[in-house]
Amino acid sequence: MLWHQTALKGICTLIQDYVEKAINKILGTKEIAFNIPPKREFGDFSTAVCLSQAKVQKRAPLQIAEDLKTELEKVKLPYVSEISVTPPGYLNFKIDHPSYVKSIIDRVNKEGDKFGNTNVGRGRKVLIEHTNVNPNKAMHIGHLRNAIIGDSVVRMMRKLGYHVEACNYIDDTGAQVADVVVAMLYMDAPVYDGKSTDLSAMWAKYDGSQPFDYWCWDVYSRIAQAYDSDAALKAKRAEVLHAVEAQDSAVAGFAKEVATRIVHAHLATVARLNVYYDLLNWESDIFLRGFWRTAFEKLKAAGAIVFEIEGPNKGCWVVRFGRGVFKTDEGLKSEDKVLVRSNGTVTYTGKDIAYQMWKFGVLGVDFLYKLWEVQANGDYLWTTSPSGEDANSFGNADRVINVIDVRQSYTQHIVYDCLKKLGFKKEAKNSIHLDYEVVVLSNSAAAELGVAVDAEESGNQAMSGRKGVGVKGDDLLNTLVKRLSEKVNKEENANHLAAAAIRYFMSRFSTGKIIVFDFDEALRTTGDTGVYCEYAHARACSILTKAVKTGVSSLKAQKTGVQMPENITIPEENLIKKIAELSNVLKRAGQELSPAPLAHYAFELATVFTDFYETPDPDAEKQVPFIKIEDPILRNYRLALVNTFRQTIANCLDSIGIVPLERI
RNA sequence: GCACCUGUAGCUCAGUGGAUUAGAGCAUCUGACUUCGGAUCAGAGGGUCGGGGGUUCGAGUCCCUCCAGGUGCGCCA
Repeated sequence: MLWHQTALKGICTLIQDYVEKAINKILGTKEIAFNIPPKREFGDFSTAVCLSQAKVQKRAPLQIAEDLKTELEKVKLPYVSEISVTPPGYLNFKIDHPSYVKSIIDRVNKEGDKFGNTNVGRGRKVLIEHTNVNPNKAMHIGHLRNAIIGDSVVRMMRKLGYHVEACNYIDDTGAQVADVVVAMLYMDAPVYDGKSTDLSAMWAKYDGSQPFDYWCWDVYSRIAQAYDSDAALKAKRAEVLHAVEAQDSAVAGFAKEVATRIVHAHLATVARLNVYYDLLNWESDIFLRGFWRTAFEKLKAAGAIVFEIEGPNKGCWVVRFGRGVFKTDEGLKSEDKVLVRSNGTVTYTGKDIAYQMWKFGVLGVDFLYKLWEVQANGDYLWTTSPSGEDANSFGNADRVINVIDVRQSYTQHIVYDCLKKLGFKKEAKNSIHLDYEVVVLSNSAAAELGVAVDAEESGNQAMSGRKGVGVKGDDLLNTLVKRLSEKVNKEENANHLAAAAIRYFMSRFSTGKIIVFDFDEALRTTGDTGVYCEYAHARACSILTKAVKTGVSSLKAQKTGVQMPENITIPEENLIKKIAELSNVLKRAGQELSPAPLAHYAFELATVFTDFYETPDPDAEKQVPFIKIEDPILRNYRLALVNTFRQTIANCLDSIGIVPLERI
């Protein structure tokens, strides 16, 4: 998962870069870790490099530290005002605060919405595929987690300088879509005659009283249950699946139309969360363009797959994997992976190998493309299409990140391993499965949805499309919008705020943690939430606006020619140090491929700002509001800090897809 | 059986080998608005970092082992 080799550094990046270089020169060490001393008197940051050097040099760490201090004092280190040594051998640095603070303010103002960005990814293309929801029902909150993680990674990688292509894979020829088609054609009267090309009577079953994806949600769970008691209906399933794969009948056209309508619904749902894509990749186009045939020939030529003439996989093309064939109590079992079934059809994994090759541009076959729509953010969304045209701009990635839940780890591993077997070692290495844990329902959430909960069982319930158990994404958004709309100045802001709350909620958790969804926790608007972060941003905007309106400041004064006061207070210092962290947090989030560090940072930044706002002068008996400060230098400096904070948290929120609101 | 993930306060979670005293939020309790936005802030109580070994100057963090929970290991997708 970790694939930047950038060194992690501590708080005061700018300065530490210089200090690190200076120490490297003196000691000849490679990487130096900085940290924050427990006591403010020790300094602003420190390093324990002398402790680890003690062994190498076979000298007392305290002595090394003293010598290093003497050497460093000969070098002019920018912003460093004092170096000290504390037992057992820490080297502490104090910063010249006024000049440091000014440099950060100037830098944020100069870089604006680019502040925090780096170009570590320059010249490299990353294809990130996420969402990938079966187009046969409404999205639930588990799907939302995928889209939110995926879109956040897209955003942060762009800020790290990568050329990013965001793809959403549409499995329109799979069993799930087929199930809904079977239901619409055969479950309720009128029943399809199996031949007619006019299917309008089937479409008429959907009465439009609720959104189409909601309607399909119920239809899908009904057919899943109906299969158990109706063998005739279940027989239709194989028939429809076959027709859909063949792509040449009225039924196939019907399925494509169902999938298309659902895709529109899904895109509308995620757009509410500020999630957008560059390309929709349709599974039907993978079949139509013959991706598998091409990959199959390459696999055979490379000797990566074998045709079994005996054993449990007799008649199949398989890739040798794991322990191969082995004996168990139940007889012969195989860990080899079947790519072509004995009936000649290709498995999902087989098709996925071909698709993964396309992503790297090593398949030798391409899709046809056309414009799908212009998205709400103004960006073009393209789609693969049988009626499209050639394009050279898609795929051909240096790295591929597939956002898929952790349960698919085994299959993903096989796909990447097959790439290696084909000789695509570099591509295999650059294939990343961004695996995340699932979202389950707490017992109380399940009970609220009317699911029968066994109190004796474990404290949560898995969501299930087949059973119709789950919280729909749009329902969660709607509930939140309703709760928030009483206190916002316009309806649009309630939507943004709800999206912020949900994106923050989903981003707080490490990707490896199961989210046990609980309504109270997800709908909370106080404390550690996206609403708190939005509130801090809106408050900062409000202060700046008011300062301009009351004539005590101008937009220009808040940004340029800021003069420093003689002393920097502790809340001011804490704020500026936190602001300076953004680019490191972005790098770390990029390394971990997770929005979690950025979400936590946004909250910390908002907290530090609130502290600065509440108590800018800790020693004073009474706090004076910034806009009422008499001293023009101090007033303008404080307002400049507010503006610097506003820009920084806006950039941070943007990196996890939260729209910063100027007013709530 | 094999592989992977998780285990930190009553609950939900942070924690990048680094410092006396392991941090937030929620919940509970006590306080604070005539001011720039109270969706806020100040304070209190609450911990065998699952157990045990090891490496290290230093371990919640790395290694081993055990325990508990979860997920994979289809000619499903």
